[in-house]
Amino acid sequence: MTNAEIASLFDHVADLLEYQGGNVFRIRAYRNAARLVKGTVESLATIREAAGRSLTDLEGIGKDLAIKIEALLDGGRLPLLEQLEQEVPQVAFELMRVPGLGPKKVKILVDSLGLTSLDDLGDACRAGRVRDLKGFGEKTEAMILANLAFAQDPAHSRLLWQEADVIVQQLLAWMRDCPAAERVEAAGSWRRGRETVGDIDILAQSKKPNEVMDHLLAWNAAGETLLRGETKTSIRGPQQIQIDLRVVTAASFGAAWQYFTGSKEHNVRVRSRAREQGLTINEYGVTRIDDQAAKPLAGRTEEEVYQSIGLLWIPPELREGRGEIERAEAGSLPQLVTLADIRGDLHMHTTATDGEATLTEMAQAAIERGLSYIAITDHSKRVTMAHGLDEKRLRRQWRSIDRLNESLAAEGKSPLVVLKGIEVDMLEKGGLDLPEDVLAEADWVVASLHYGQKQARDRITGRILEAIHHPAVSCIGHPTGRLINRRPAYDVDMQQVIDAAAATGTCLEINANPWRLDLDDTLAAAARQAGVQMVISTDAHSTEGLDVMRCGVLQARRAGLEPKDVANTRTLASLRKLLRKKERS
DNA sequence: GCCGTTTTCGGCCCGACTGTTTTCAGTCG
Repeated sequence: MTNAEIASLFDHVADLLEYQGGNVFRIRAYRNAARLVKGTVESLATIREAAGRSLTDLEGIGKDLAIKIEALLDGGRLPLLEQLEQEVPQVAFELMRVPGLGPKKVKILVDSLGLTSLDDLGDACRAGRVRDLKGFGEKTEAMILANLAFAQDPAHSRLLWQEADVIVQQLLAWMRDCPAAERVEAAGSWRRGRETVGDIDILAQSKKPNEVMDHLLAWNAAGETLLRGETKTSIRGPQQIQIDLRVVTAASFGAAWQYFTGSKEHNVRVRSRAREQGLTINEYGVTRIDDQAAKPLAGRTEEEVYQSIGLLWIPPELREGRGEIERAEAGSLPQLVTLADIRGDLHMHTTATDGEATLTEMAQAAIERGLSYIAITDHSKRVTMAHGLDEKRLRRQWRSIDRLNESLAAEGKSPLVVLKGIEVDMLEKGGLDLPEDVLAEADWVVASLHYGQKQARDRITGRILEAIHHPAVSCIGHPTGRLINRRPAYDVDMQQVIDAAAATGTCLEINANPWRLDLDDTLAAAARQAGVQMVISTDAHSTEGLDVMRCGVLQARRAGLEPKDVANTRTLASLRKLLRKKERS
């Protein structure tokens, strides 16, 4: 049983316990364990069997959960889960997807009305049978009816970070125009750079909260108002995404930004730590537990808030409750890679295969973006849909690149060098799509897997390992193949891939395409730990495609990567040195 | 269910908003 499967079972246990109104801390323990296990690349079976190690070494796994994990690894069964599934009807989970309905209300609905589907719930509301239940009323009944359609519409899944970013930028521009707003910033998962964003959180500093909240309602993209209070307003925005606005004063801005940025798990840990030190933190500031009437000790800036509990300021991308607090305490937070550190882009396509721009246009676009080098990596012939390159066409493209480099150098004004590359396919039956002597002539070879994605774990893993050991392969492209919200990863043993990449000096890609972001943050963090050099690449199919580099950088930052972990922060000379080392290995 | 440089028992982050309530529970983030 894989880590992902175990995590999913623990999450399900938490769901079921939640419905039953179980102990909230027990539920949290299962959720924590699920998160932890999902974020662990090394398989739990390996950890369990390794000499001198134990599952309880993992923070959040105690004696009881260790025993449950062992039972799952041995027999694949979890008696607690089977028992809970007997006790909780399936419909309860559908009902809990309705905004405003939590476990308590759902339990009352199911127990007293005998519902079996979301449609049943709609019927009951329309028949006026819901308003008389204890704790319900006419307004709740109307709310359920209004939200029912929302729960049944699959269209509002989380937006990709880049889609959300478009909305965030428009919203910030609008809100910053409000005369009553002294400062406006975005928070939440957008600020943490998550792959997907479920709602947009905006924080404003003002002495006139009502004027700021009215300004939000006047936005031309504002939809329905979901909630309106003294300091907080929620609306629906473009694409049905929920937008939460909170207004605070300057004295609280840092504390509120910290709180509103999350993650929830990070905040729980920050506030627990404060409590151990006799302090309490809320969105208004830091106060002593024994004297909460006194003026807050901190709150104007985030730095102040972290400092008040003995921590360095933590970059938002790291605020996921994955050890960042311990690192902030020890002063060992990474100096995260930034977009400005990136010198080159080593994966892109042209009109020779499925790109929209020519070689020259891509080079020009790279110059405009301040890059020092790029690699042209069109598809190889196996990718027939993209009219992939055979040996002859590839060599012809390389001659064009030679001429382009000559003219770029002759112009004298551009520091850009174009590398002769290829994205060569790892064939279904093993081996690469071009002969070794051709690949040996390339400056940069990305090996990618596009076909046979459904193959068994050992075959896929074997194909990738073979490519990693090939002397000409510089980098593995989009190593897991997942597409966010669309397609799962191949079944591949990533620990083996990472170990082999580290041993051979082969790079692993963080593909910056917003649908891919592959490696993801946990895999990239594991690769970093193993000493693998990563490459952040756009996989651009157009000139504008080069601009997704920032998405890849965000993912790298979430993984805790520093410039030294990312090969394309190097100068070209240094990158070439790295490649020669691989060939010798 | 986890955890411990005050603790092996008794804690476990904290507050806004809403609706159904005469003082608070549920939901959400």
